[in-house]
Amino acid sequence: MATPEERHNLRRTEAKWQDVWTNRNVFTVEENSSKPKYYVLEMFPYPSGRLHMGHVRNYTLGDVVARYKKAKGFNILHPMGWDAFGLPAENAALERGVHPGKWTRENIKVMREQFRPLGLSLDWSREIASCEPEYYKHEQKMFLDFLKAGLAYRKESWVNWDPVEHTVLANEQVIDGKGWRSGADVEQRKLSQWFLKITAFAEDLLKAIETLDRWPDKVRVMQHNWIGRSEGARVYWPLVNADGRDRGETLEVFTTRPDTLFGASFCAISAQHPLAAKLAETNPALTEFIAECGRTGTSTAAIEMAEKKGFDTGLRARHPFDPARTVPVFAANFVLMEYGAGAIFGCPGHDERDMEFARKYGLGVHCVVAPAREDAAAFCAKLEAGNEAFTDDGVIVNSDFLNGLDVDQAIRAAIAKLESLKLGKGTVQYRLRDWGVSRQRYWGCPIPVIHCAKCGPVPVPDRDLPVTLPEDVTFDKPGNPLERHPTWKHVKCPSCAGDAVRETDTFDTFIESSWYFARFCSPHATDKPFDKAEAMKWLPVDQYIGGVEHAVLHLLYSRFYTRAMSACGYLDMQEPFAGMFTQGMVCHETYRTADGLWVEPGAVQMDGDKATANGVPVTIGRSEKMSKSKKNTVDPQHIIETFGADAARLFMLSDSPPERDLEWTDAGIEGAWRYLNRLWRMAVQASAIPAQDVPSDLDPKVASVLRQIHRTIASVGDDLEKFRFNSAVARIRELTNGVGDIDRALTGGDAVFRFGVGILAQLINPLTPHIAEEVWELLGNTTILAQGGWPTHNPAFLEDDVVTLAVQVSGKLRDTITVPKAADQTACMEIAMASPGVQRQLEGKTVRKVIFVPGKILNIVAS
RNA sequence: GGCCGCGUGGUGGAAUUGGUAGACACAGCAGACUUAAAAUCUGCAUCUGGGUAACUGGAGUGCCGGUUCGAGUCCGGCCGCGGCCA
Repeated sequence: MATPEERHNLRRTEAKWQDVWTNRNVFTVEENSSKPKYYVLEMFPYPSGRLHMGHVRNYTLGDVVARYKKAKGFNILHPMGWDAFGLPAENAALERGVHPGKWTRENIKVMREQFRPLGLSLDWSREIASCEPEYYKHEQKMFLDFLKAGLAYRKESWVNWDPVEHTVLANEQVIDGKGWRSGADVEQRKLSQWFLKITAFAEDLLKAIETLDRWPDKVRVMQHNWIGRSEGARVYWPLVNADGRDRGETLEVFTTRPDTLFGASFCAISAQHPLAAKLAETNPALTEFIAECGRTGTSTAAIEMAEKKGFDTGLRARHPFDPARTVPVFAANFVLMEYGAGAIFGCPGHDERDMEFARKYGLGVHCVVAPAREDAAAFCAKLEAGNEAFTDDGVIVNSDFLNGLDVDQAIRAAIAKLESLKLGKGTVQYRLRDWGVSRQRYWGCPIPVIHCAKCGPVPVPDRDLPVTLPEDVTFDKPGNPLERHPTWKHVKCPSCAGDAVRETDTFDTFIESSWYFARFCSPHATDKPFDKAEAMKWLPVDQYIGGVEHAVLHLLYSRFYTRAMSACGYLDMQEPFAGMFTQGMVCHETYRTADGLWVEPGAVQMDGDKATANGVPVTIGRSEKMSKSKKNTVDPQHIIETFGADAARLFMLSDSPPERDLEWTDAGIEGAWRYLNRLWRMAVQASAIPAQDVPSDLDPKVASVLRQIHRTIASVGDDLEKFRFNSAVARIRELTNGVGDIDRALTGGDAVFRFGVGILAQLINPLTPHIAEEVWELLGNTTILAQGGWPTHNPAFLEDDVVTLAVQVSGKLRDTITVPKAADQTACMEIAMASPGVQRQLEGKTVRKVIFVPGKILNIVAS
């Protein structure tokens, strides 16, 4: 088999154009340009060491946008950088003894080289790496500003602690109560941590989602759910001791259903509630129960999965509307300390979880809401005897002053009464919690604070910034090397000059990615994170592109950070990303041996439908996201060396819509490569035709191709605007077929063929830029496509003067007829009635009705 | 359980507001060129009935029903898959 290299030297062509682009600086921002700006950004990569297909897809999608907008006359900002802090670097240090900084910087170097053959239109003069002090020093300064502005604070909170790795884990990293890597039972620990006050913007972050009309609905819904606004009430329940004496304190609970207060049969507090801790001091059984709860994760999912368990504290709570009535107070594993007040009241009749709990612990079920159309007494008898809670809307019953109201009215009435009794108040509650940013890790941005026994936490003075990471650290033991470094943390207090210690926690790496898009606007600023005027000029990012896995965290943090930076004067805006696009994953079939070992695609041999690897039979599994663990990865570098970047790009763009998962196939990339060769052969033919204007006198067949050219210019532009890249490719291939089929002996054939090939080069330029330049040059052009220029279509050519009309008889297609565009119903009927297919169907029938949609359809209804 | 999205040939997918379902490809089959292969070019391709054939009928976009002259598209009810929240 001929290798691709022997046929058409794509590699040499691609390298040639990459050099041209670089030498002419075509991708650097035009300063003082009168063109409108357009900021294209893809989520910056973590320097893991190798580019994978997911990267190639992500950056190709962004590149199409950038090149298309450039062609349309915009001044483009399309930068690249490295999200360079993070745990994998520390793991490498642990496993291989290499310093995280060295490992990271070497990876950046390798990956930067891997980027080059992709031919992306990136402005490398703006490259940043978030692990360098030139970057993170600004982050430290901003944090101190947030601190001053009250947007950052320190507090004790419960966290997931991995006792083997000696670090805090995020809820997502706790699986079935165990650390995701160590497998150790995760403990709930109370630690002092730094928080960013994202909840201060909860309402605004929620409301502004509506303005993000160029974001996927899916992402907007996810953010909406994550913020989780609910209206309800705080209710204060006076507490009574087991002996019946008032304790002189109240228990605050949060509820979204104050209308069901008369149905209360218990209160439940979180195992982490201060009251639980206090009672446990004299109650060993309760202490044990709290410890048991601490062994489950704090994530909502973990709690929902776990069995509902409670412990009767012996205390009772006095009903706010009926002081004669008291209910037991339980400590329970399903109540979240972080949500609401860390305590709830239970209404088993109208909440499924409360019902489950009540049945388990023998608590009463009181029906207080009944469906409007049913007999309340009968309904309630059934409800109170059964195990099913009634959670729909209805009419309030058995509830004193609330009786007869609907749920919404009753909620308002109950809140009014609570407020008049001073036993509660209406409130809005969010699911969103403040962002805990402390991590017990080395490879992150140091938190610029010094802890002094006398003065407390003291910000590092500006003159001492940045606080840089020490290089001489050891990874021979688990835990945070900063903490056990002999000298680094020991400093004098900036306030009293006494002995003090540095904060040894570093920032969550999501902080670096929360403002990098602004840094790209003036990446070399030394005395400030970025120039405000430049940032205001370029931001918001016009088109942001990345994986849907960041739909909540990164995108929400960035929206918050933009607001926080604005609050501190760095910016004057709210939303960082005007347009957002979430791309699908790159997938590939998986292969395993009978022993369950994964086999890489390269080792698999196909014989008919039987697959083997080194003689061992393997089963073909379903297509899954490319991952190292399943060995179903395809190395982009190898693909690009074999077929070239253009073929790889074209395949990725044509095979699936960009938001959907892409199935990588070898056959697909070969098909793309064959197409590029065909286009190139057509260009060689076209280049032999002398340059000329398209004459007005054309053979009708040639004229029809000319119309197709104009239609395609219009539709490809439209498709590219709307991220329908697969459709754009289909239109371009159709046009290639059309132009390729021109009979050049016909009048005007040569001229339209040559013209068509030139248009194809321009249209395909954003998708496969190297071959586009090559074709353009072959045609004798001295300009380069990367510098701009998009063909314009002539609307006069968009439509033919004849149209194909579908002829239906009683709604079924029987024939198609070609008629002049302006033909009226009578004329069309005349032609249609002459059609044998139509006549056959109308035989013995009477025409009852005729539906005529000009240019589209003629429907003859007959019976 | 709630909300949202999706379900189209052997495969990826088209069909923008209800108006010729399957564009454009991939894989496949047949043929041309070639000593041969590769490459390239041409043709065939949803299923199914009748016909040597040109052709001609029927069914068909997860399932059942509805609205309409006309439904992949709209409405109601199911089934399945995915996501988010519980």
